[in-house]
Amino acid sequence: MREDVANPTSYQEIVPPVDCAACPRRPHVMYSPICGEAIDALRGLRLRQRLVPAKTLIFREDEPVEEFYTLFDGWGFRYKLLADGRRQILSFLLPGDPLTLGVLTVKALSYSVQTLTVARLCVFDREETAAFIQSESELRQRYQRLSVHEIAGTYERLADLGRRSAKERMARLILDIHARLNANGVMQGNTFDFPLRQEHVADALGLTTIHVSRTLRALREEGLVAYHANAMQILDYQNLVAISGFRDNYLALDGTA
Amino acid sequence: MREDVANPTSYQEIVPPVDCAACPRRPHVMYSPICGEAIDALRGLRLRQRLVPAKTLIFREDEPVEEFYTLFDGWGFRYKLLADGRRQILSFLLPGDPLTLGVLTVKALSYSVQTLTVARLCVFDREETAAFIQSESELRQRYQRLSVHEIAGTYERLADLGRRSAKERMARLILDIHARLNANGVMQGNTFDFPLRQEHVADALGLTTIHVSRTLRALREEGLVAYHANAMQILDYQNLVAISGFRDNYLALDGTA
DNA sequence: TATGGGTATTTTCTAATGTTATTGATCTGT
DNA sequence: ACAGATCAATAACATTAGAAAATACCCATA
Repeated sequence: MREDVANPTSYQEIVPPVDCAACPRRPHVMYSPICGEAIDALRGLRLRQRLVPAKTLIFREDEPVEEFYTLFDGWGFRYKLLADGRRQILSFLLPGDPLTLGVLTVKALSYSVQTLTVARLCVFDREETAAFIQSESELRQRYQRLSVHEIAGTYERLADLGRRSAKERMARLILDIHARLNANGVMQGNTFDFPLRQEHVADALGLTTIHVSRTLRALREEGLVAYHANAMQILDYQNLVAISGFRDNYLALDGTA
Repeated sequence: MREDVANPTSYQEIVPPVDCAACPRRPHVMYSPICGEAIDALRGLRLRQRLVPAKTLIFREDEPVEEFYTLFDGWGFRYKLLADGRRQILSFLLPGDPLTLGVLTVKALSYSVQTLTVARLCVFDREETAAFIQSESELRQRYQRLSVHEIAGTYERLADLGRRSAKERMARLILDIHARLNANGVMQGNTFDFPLRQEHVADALGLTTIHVSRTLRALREEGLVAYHANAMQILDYQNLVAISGFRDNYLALDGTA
């Protein structure tokens, strides 16, 4: 039986918080529906920032949340626990991602979120933010697009788990994170920070840690990737894409979905 | 390599369409965000109804759709095809379900939809409907709730594929459909119409038809369900729930999500 | 009632993935 | 530098699920 989390919720307020007007995440499409536009109006919202340790529960499935979060810095993940402790990781959260979109519409979510690394969160009052977003058609549009985007990404993952081999899944996860880090402007080159333990990869891809180990070794032996000390390197991008059928169109926020 | 669909898109206009004010789906939560409220304003929208044969493609992944559909009657499903023909069914669509929520925000969706049985669709103009929904805060709220609901259901499915056994998945699919038919008011008793071929079940649960057959036999031999001539019967609800860990809370549209 | 197409079932065999256990490497804090 | 913890790699074995092929079963329709 798995422990739910290593650390209880705990954090430290960052004073003063980064000013949204100067926010380095602003230019990137994936960032919160708020922080991108209407910066002046945004000042009216009570923004805070928190420094949260690694492996910390941010909120638990079905528990009402009174705050809306975006991830300023660090990694996290969404997950569900089954009654007997099995865990399914639903998505990994990267710098710039909104953690809790749904909370702008309903009070509690169907999943839990915890940090993977030390993280800085932007924290907004839930009701206030929801009202603010509803008040402007452009922000609403943005919010709704992000929801559609979340659905599209989840469907992609569903096809992974249902119909793709362990090797395909593994390759696609690496390419997905690579592409998202690029999109969020947190990366350069083909080597990037990869703080996931094999247990996280396993719980995200529907495999066991042992099989993740085997699969990763296969990718390494074929010269597709290298991995050492939390650093993932894509050695042969072309072939990695070829064996996994990866396409990054589902990552685009505009157009198709 | 799988054929994309058996039948090309084809349909027959239903004249006159059922009047929304008298719509038997109206009382049920899952029905379209439109048809439940503001019936008078709704009259302004160009509603049509179509009779569509079984196994017919309604629209294809990434293709712009100019209409918004709800399923008045019959069954359908959302799916994705991989490059080599593997198919992942994302969800089954039951009477009362909106087929294409996302289309109210973006022009094309990341999945295809086809009918499973003969079906009657309610058809609305996409732009007109989107504008109508944006125009009233209550309808917007409803639309956003339905999006959150779709996400929650998909996450549930993700946990199924990633972390539950074939038997659990099978049992949960049966219970899920049972519960949704109940919620949509299309059912009575513990026997219900089940028009899925084993191939559909396999493509939804991430299994092969052979394994679906084996799994279903196991459920039958344990006296949990009976299945004959497209009719599924739940014989031992308690135990079916027990072995599958099914909870129907994710189906509620209000509260938690 | 006979026929044919689409489904479902069964069997046998094989490949993919899970389980258990052990070892070695790496990291962390003192 | 050491102790304890976490993590990764590997091996041997068990189980689950996929593949292929043959047969049986339906059901619709002529």
